Amino acid sequence: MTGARWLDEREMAAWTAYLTASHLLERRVEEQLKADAGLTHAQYEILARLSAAPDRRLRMTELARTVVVSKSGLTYQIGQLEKRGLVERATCPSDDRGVLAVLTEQGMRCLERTAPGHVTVVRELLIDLLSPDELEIMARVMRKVEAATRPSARALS
Amino acid sequence: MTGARWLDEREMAAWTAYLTASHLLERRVEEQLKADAGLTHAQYEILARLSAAPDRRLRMTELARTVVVSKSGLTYQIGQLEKRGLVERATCPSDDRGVLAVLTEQGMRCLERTAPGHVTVVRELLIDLLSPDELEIMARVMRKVEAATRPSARALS
DNA sequence: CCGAAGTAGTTCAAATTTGAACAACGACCA
DNA sequence: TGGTCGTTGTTCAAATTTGAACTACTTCGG
Repeated sequence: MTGARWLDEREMAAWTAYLTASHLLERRVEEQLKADAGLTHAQYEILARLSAAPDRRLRMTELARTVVVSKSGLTYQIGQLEKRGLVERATCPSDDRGVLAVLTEQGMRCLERTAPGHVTVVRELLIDLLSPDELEIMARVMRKVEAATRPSARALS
Repeated sequence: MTGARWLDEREMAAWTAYLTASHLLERRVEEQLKADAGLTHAQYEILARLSAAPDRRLRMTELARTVVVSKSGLTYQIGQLEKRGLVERATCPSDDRGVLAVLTEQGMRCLERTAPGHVTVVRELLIDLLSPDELEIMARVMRKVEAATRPSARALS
């Protein structure tokens, strides 16, 4: 247990900067979405992912995986979005256990109305702060993290 | 509202990679801390920040700011840590309104016991994945984000 | 075709998080 | 000194999130 290599100064600084920045960024995005559209960031992400999916629909499990939320968490959020008419549930043709979350027309309009303000914040607080190189490297880094943290990676160590 | 510049392919890829990776990473860290020490990541951060502070104590507001959590959220978590004897509240000598969160000896031991496993995960899932250059650039990027997202930055735009 | 094992989604209780409202105190100016 | 404004921390209700338990369905070997 004591054999863990400690973080040196640069590493510690990078980690704490990451923690602070990611929390602050999440806070701001959440703030903007709630103020402008009454949406949670999670809810916005659900709408956005659905809008990009074929037929604007995805299986619950697949959606939960892409948005990185628990199954029960997604059930709850889809329920909320359904109440507001932004999403519908449909039966899955190929699997009777399955449920498809479908973006409604109203949900699509809500997304189109909300996206510009959201993108503006993401630009101001992240994207536009970075040079092309920095952007590319950050993307590379995050892809590495994703590969290392995906549940499938756990079994392979 | 429609004047928002959209994200191009690289930008969008970077943003989604960031979202996915940060959520997965947070999940894993949370998982490890809960399993090994029964601590939330927020709780661990509180202990860690206190341990690095002079006299192992910080004002509630200051602590909330560094951990990036709401005031009420910190009140709750300090309550939880107090129940477990890891933290104590002390009156602030210079300001009767103030409350000092103080890391106890037991809290310090808990942190020392927990830190190695935590650091190991942070290394495996982030730090050790990066070259020195990548680490430096990520730190720089995150410092930029912090500067842009800190509440004080809002007034200056 | 049958049954075991696995998968999909929901329900449920518990924990956490937040903002608004509030009470107590400090700072500052007339 | 008195009053006003800002700050500090807590309380409270509401919303969200998670894992475990559960039901229903699919898969696959025999």
